[in-house]
Amino acid sequence: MALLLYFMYFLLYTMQTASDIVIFQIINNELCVLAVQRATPPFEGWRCLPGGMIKEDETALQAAIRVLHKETWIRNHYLEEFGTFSDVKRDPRGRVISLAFFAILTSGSVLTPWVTQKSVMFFPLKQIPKLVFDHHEVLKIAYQKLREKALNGDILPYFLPKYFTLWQLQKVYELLLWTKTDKRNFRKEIGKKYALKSTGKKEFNVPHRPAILYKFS
Amino acid sequence: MALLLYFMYFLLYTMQTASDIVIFQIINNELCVLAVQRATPPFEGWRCLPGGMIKEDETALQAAIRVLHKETWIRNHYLEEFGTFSDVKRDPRGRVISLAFFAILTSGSVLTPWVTQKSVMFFPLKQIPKLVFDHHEVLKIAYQKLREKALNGDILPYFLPKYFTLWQLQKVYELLLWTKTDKRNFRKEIGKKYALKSTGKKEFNVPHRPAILYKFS
DNA sequence: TTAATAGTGTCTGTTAGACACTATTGT
DNA sequence: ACAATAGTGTCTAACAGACACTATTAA
Repeated sequence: MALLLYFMYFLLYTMQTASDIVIFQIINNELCVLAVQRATPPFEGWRCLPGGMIKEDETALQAAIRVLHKETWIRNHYLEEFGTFSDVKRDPRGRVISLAFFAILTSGSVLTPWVTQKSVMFFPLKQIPKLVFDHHEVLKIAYQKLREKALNGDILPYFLPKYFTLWQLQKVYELLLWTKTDKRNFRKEIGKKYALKSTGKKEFNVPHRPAILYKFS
Repeated sequence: MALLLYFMYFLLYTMQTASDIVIFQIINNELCVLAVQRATPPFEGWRCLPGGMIKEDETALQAAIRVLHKETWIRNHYLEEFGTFSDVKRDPRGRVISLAFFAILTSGSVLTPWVTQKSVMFFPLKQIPKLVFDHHEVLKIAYQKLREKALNGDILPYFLPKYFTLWQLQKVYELLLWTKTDKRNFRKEIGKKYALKSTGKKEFNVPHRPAILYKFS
């Protein structure tokens, strides 16, 4: 009996660690975030960020990759850990510490059929529904980190397809940082920070002078 | 019996989460790190960074504060999380994910009597003994973060007592970044970044013109 | 008075940021 | 030709970084 109680104690109080992911994508010139609808208790039917418990045989990063792949079918995203959340009461099931990642999807990525269905959907950052657990806090900090990274210019190309114009790159920068930038100055700056390679190719089917396509190396 | 096995399974495979701390202090103009000697298996007798499992009722930060206080008797250090370590085999006891913090101690802090004894000792960064687990990796990344922070100037005053001279501050900067800096330029820079307040007081018992003592606000 | 370190200003080359016109394509 | 966007250089004000002398204290 004592053993059973001890077992129950372990069952109830086992500490678990989860990877949660804030998945960003620019859709229709708006920064969006993926939120899923919970299918099981607790908070059944409510929305939260995608995530999952870390398994015995995987690192936090591997768990994040697994969750990301499950929700989107895409591999090889930009994926980076940005913080941990360890409040004692953040999960009603018991003690769950969360390692939080943010991911960036290329605009126009072809995703699983169930993304854009109600249960797995991108929401513009300004129209996020109520999220359960402490996921509003997680999202807030993810967004801060994203903007910091965008300032350096580090992550901009990850929002864009393999070939992109400098103008597209600038628009991503402006969207993330809520700012307007001079075209010539922007190009001087990124010329220092990146090794962008001109592919020689051009846009086509545009009703104006086509821009040169660049790629990131 | 099946229950017992299941219990054993839980015991063996329970995932635990620990807070490990890299405690920096400048001693005799050298950047030093605290390493403790393990008193229990595994790796009994070997050295590692101080750390401890996170308890049911505390956050990662609270666990870090607890460990830090246990080792040094000091509270209210600078303490910041800088990364997580989740390799599957990083701890032979089982699955332990570690949340890593770095702490900064004021030069000349009065510490527990057992610091400087063999079992709990500061080591110059260049003369660290072999550390078990993956603690060399943890230390390496902590040091990188420390240097990043020092570049901004954010953390310099935490290495110094409450009242300090600008020259001391500069020496901390140079020590952390392996660099020599012009005195006048350094003072111009920190004048922008910090609100340092002159206390009006001066050094005493120095065989030269005494410097003004500043404090950090 | 000497030894030792504190404290302070200027000059220059580089950089960030404002700013406007010509080039190339589709229709 | 016209509509629409691509692409490109200069000027200026601010800043970072090199540099050397006078001031103040203890002995």
